[in-house]
Amino acid sequence: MNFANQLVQWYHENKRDLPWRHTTNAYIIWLSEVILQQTRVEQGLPYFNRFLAAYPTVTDFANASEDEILKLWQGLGYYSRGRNMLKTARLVRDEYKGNFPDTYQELIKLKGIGEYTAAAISSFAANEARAVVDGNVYRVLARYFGIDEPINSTKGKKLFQQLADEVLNKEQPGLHNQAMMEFGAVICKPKNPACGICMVRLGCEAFKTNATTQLPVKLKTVKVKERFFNYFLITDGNRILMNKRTGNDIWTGLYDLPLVETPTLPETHEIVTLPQVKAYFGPKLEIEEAFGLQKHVLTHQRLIVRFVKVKSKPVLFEPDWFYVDIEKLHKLALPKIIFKFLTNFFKFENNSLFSN
DNA sequence: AAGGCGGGGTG
DNA sequence: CACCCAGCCTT
Repeated sequence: MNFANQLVQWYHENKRDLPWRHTTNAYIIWLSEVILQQTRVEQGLPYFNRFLAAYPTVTDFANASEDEILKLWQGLGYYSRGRNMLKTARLVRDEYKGNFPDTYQELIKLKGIGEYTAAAISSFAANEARAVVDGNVYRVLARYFGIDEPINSTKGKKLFQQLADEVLNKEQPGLHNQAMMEFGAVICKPKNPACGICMVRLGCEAFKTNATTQLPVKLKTVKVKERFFNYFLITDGNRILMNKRTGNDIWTGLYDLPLVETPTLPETHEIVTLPQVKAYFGPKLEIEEAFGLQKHVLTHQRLIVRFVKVKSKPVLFEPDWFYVDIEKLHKLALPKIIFKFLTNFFKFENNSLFSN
C-alpha cells in the first residue's frame, strides 16, 4: 500500500468528528474553509457554528450587512475574509441563483477563494480530483519525501503542488485531501511530531535521516513593526465617540476610538502638545484619566496602545467619527484590544459586547 | 516577487 | 521569544 492510501486508512480510524465533514453542501464547506484559513480548527469551530446558525443558506449570508458579518467575525482576525465572503455571497445570490458553485474553474474566480480553497471545496463537495496544498500538506510532503526546497518560494510552491497532484488518489480525492491535512494536524505536527505512533515513518525520509526538525524549509521571517497608538475616550456615560476604520490599514471595516498615531510614545503630559491633538481638541485639552499602557501583538505589528479619557469635546471631527449610544455599542465589530478596554471601562458583562 | 493582513496556541 | 495555523489579495 502506498503512502497516500496508508494515510486514508489512518484517517478512517482516527479522524476527528467535525461538523463540516458531514455535508457535501458547497456553501457550508465554503463557510468552514474560509473560516479555517490561517486558523486552527479549535479557534474556528465556534465561529462556524454561529455563522451557519445565523445564515443557513448563501442567500441568507448575502442579505446580511457588512456590519453584521464583521460583528459575527469579531475576534477571528483577518477581517478581509469576512468582507470578501459577503461579496462572493452576493454574487452567488445574484449571478448563480443562490446555487453555490462546486467546480474548481468557477470557484477560483470568486473573491477570497484561492487555489487551496477552490481545491478543497471542489474535492469535498463534488469529488473533483484537485489536490489541496495547505500548511499541513507542505509539511507532510516535505518530510516524507525529504524535500528542502523552500515552501514559500515560487519554485517550491510549484514543486509541492505537482507532488501533491502526483500522490492524489483520483478515485476519492476528497477523502485523500482530508486525510493529508488531518494527518499533518494531528501526527505530523510542526513541533514534536508523533513519529513514535506514525504508521508511515519507515518510508519517511525525514524520519530516516532524523531531519523532521529541519523540514519544511521556509524563507525569511516577517519583520515586526512597532506602532504607537493614542486612543481618546470621549463619553458622557450615555454616548461614546467612535471611529469607523477605512483604507488599507489593519482592522478595515471595524470600529475603534478617535486615534492619534505617533512615531514614538509621548508621555501623558506631552499628549496635549501634539499638533494633531491640538487640531482635534483645540489648544487646551483636559485629560481626565490616563490608563496603563497596553501591548497588542499582531503577526506583523507590535502595537503600544495608550487610552486616555478626556473631558474636552473635539472641535474638529474626522468624517469617520460618530457618536453612538452605549446601549448600541454591542452592534459594532471591535478589534480585540478595543473590545477589552471598553468592556473593562463600562464594566460590561464579559460577553455582552460580543453578540449583536 | 514581496508585503500586508489578527488572534491564539505551543515549546 | 519564535514559529505556526485547512491562505488570499494587492502592488
